[in-house]
Amino acid sequence: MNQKTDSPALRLSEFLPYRLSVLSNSVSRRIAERYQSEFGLTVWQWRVMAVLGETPGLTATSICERTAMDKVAVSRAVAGLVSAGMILRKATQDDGRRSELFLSEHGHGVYRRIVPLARSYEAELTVAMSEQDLEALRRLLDKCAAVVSPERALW
Amino acid sequence: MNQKTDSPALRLSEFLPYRLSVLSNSVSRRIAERYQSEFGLTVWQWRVMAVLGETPGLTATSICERTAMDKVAVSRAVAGLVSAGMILRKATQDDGRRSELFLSEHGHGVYRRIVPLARSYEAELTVAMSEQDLEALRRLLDKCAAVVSPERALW
DNA sequence: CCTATAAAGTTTCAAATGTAACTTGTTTTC
DNA sequence: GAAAACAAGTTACATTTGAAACTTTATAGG
Repeated sequence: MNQKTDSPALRLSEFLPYRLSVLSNSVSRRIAERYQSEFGLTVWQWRVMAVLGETPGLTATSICERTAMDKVAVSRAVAGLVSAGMILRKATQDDGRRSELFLSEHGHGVYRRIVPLARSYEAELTVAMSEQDLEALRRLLDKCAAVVSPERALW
Repeated sequence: MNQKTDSPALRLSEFLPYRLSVLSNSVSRRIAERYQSEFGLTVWQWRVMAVLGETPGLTATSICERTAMDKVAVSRAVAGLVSAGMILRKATQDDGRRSELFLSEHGHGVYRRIVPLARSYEAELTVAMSEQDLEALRRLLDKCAAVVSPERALW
């Protein structure tokens, strides 16, 4: 009873966490190179700009929540963007610790140039998929995400 | 003609590369903690062990190819595993630069304990999916991977 | 053969990242 | 209405990572 029989060897190349990691890293690296060379932005800086483009006036903390970045990463990205003149800080009325963040004129211009680039990269990535496939992929990733970070289930 | 009309704001939370990155990072982090605390292994060390469990006798370079790790990362992981007594180097006959790598007795014991853990983690991650869903997810990830790293298309 | 070139693997050094501690300001509680 | 606890954001430090240089061995060209 209860004799240990070896499980068959694990096929790493079939293992989902491994596949996700390899794919995500290649994708991120490619995008990072592009943003860096064309706009001088890191991926984290771009994420901050992306959420500010969607929702102007967020504070650093709300950027953390929206982007799944930690507060140190946000702080650094924001500092870089401010000194590059891409975003502006506006002290909040009621709370001296926070400030609301906005894309500057220049930042907004860059944002408008990146958005189509990002979309076209996504399109390229999914070029072999039908519209249904893409929907299915989003749904399946959601299911995984719900397990790993249930607090973000609202997405 | 050719008037620039702004594209609608990008919804970061729908953007595939972003979703992949966030998901993959949470998954990797969770797994890393587990491997570290229970076995004292980094994710890269585990990857090396995983491929050696599948295919004993690989050289460092062939491990690079199989795991999508770069040679510095492999070198470091192997060094750590050797000094932890998990793997053994065996100089090749014909080429003094390479050595063939094998799980040691001890390493193999650890491997046998990790494999079921890894499988159960994958099962947990996909708990909300049917068998068809899981197949579909693998297929869709393959399609993305084919764009990003066509050289691995054989997977 | 002997030189030039290339490949396997390691080491070194700079940059990126994460953790913890810190600073400043706000809320709570007694 | 002070003291304690807490929250926002930054700084400092240790660790991780990646790129390039290096060492050793093998192969190719003449």
